[in-house]
Amino acid sequence: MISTRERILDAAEKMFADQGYSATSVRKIISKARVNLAAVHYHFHSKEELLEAVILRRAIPANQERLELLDACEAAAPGGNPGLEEILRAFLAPSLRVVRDPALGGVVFMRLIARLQAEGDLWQKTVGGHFLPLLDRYGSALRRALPELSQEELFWRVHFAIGATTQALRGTETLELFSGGLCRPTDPNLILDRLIGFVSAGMRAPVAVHSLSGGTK
Amino acid sequence: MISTRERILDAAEKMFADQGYSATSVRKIISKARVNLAAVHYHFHSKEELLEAVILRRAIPANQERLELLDACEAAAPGGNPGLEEILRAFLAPSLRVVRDPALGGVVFMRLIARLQAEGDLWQKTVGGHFLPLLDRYGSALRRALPELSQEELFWRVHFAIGATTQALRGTETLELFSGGLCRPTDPNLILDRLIGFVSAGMRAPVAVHSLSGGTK
DNA sequence: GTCTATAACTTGATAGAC
DNA sequence: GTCTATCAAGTTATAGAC
Repeated sequence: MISTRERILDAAEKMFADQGYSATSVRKIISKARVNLAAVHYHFHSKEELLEAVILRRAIPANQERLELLDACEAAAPGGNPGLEEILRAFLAPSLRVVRDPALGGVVFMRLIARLQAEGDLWQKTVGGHFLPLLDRYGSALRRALPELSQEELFWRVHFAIGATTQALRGTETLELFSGGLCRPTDPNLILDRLIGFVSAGMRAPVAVHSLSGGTK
Repeated sequence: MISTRERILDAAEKMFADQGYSATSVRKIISKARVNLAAVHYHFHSKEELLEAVILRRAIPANQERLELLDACEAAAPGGNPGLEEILRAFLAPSLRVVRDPALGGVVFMRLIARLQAEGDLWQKTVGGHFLPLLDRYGSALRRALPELSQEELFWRVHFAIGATTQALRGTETLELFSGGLCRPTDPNLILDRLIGFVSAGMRAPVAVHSLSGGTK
């Protein structure tokens, strides 16, 4: 039998992902989790801390693994400089495991992350900080893999890449809809391959020479 | 003096963008707009219809312009087949105008769009349908610009591109934060140039040969 | 650790005077 | 078209029994 605490986390994760944080009341959560209202406040003190717990349960081990995978692939690479695709794969492999395994949250968790990321404020309050150390390590690996890019240019491309990744991992309902059912949720491995193809090409794009006075048509 | 109706729309747009739809109560909106509570229900019937009105006010003219720009660039292109960058630019030019002009909603409106897009359910209920006709026209233009891609592959790449675009137009707070202030909100034209560079390279990426049994590392 | 009961407040929406 | 007054329901959170 799963503990009360876990049942609350599971229900909250699903409902925050499906309906958003503020649209999900603690009462809806407890009714789904079949627990008592006071149990939530006993275990998590407040709704906001509950959200934080929901995310950290998954994000802490995944980020730990991301660091280890980067270490491993730097150790294996010639000169300690792995290629762009390898770096992207090290970062995304834990996400892929999460998506594949419902016990790790599955797509539900990725949808929640996507949602929070779009909200900005909540993201920073809850988990933003837990991703900053990652950024350091991965940032410097990327700089060595793409030495022709200025620091600024690199940041912009990482920014775009985060957008594409979020979209890819969020789930495919929108895509299924607008592709008329042609694109269906196939093997997540395949999605990852496509994503890495897209992102690595984008990050290697020739540096644009920007017109001095703004777009000349 | 701006009409009551417009004042409500302006306040609602800003607050929905900043705090999300369900975290924004009608009462917070009326206090910002300095109007009466009943005025909202008089003009818009319900909170949900208010959201719809907020979006359609901007989206209808912008989408109209997107169609006209595509017509124009197809008429000008040799064989009626404009290149990838031209198509992307036609689609994004109206977004750029919105971002540049606070009177058209500015970044605020784009932030709202990004948020709704991440929410999925609300998106489809409110505006999803208004983008479908666009998809048809732009989809076929893209197919002609990238004939080497299968229909399915193309849809996936459009999906990723939407993610990158959403991220780019949402505003640069996150980017500023994690770049340590190096990337600041410069000329939106420049952002657009970078985005188009990234996305067009991603869409032209070589088609990956996927391993038959899943990732072989 | 789990429960009931309840406090204290906010929510979207409407009726009806002007 | 604009207002006040009010409804019925739902909100987070806590006190205190077991």
